[in-house]
Amino acid sequence: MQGKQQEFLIDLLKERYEKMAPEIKARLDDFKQVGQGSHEQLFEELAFCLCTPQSKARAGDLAVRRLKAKDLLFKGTAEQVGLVLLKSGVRFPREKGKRIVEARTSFDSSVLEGVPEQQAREWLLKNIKGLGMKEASHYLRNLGKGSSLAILDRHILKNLLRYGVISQIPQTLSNKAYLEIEGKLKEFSLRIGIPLDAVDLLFWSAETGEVFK
DNA sequence: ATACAGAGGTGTTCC
DNA sequence: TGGAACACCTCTGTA
Repeated sequence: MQGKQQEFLIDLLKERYEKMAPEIKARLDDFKQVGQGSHEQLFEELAFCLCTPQSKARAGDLAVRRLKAKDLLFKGTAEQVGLVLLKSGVRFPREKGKRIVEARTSFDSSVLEGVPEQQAREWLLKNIKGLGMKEASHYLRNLGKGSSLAILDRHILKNLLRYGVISQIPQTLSNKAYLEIEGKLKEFSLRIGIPLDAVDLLFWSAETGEVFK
């Protein structure tokens, strides 16, 4: 997977972006709308992101909708929340139930207003148990604040390998390695003329056939 | 049928 | 100090 073949792949990617740009832009606009929401709405999105590690995004989404419907998102005990996660197909439901309940007190949505994205990510890392680099970036992107952040999950890493952005997928992704690869992805994004947050959706849609979150 | 990889990983504990 | 190993803990798709 070198040279000309990679150039060819990149051309295909650009083509696909041309076609999907309206859909992708609409989705990114949706994210920005979410980011303008109330503290409760921002917390709801946070709960989704606390659900997703090692789980399907659909399961996390389902779980949060059920929590809201049962009025447990802000009132349920860790056990009650965990049970809903379990029944929704979220992995590590008990642990994540605890994290969601804990985040009710640790999460301060006002902190995220008007600060640089990197700084917002640092705050989340430090203050929200359950968010690492990947999920903190994911969360901010879902609030429309991820234009300079990479969401380095296994699918994106696989794609970065395919397009020659990285030469191998690291076994474990330390924060240092994360920042390094994020830098390479930014260069790539600049080089091919597709915004970082759009690249993520583009890769993700190629994997799953849809633009979700 | 039974096994096994994959699911948008993260925190803690050791050394 | 940074890293590797392990705990968390369940369902689904595939062969």
